Amino acid sequence: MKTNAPPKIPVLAISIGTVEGDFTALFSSQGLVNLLFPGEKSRRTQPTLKRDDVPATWIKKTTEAVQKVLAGRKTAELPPMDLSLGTPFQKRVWSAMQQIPLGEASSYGKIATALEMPKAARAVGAACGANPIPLLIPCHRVLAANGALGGYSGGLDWKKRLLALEGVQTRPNKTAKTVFSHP
DNA sequence: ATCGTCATATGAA
DNA sequence: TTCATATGACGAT
Repeated sequence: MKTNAPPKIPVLAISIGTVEGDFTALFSSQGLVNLLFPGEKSRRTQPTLKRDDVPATWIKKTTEAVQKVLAGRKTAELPPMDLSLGTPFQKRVWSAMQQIPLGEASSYGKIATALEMPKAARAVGAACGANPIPLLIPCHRVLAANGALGGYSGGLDWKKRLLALEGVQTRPNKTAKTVFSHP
């Protein structure tokens, strides 16, 4: 066979209201599949699940987690996340990102090194861009090696704002190095 | 300091 | 296989 068909999976779309606008959470029967910024639209999913197919606790945990991140506070408990659409490598990167503490920033190269693939910084960046659950999987805490913002699927404005919320200072100039907020 | 170029891993077409 | 990436290191200017 040449290619696999587009892996459209059945989901339920839930709107999550926040002070920053309405996010959209997509749940499969296995957990949270995708989190979309206000105004973003999903693809690769099929809205065929019913409300009864998704436990209310998942929605509650997701809502609380999103709102805590937007408030710059630690997330208490995350909902189950369905990352089955990711490749093994992507799952490892996403897992590593979840270990970055609030208030700190890592880099694509550091994560690559943590995965024992010191040359795979660029691949890590690509995996970050494929992160289906921003905020809860804190890809915004990953900067370039020189402290530059790098990129962000939801837009650099979001990345900058999220980091500021967590007390991570970034310089407007590209020549700057990463600065941490901690004393 | 800024720019161009190359090396390198992964994934989609 | 070819092309595109949310990189990083190096050398020339």
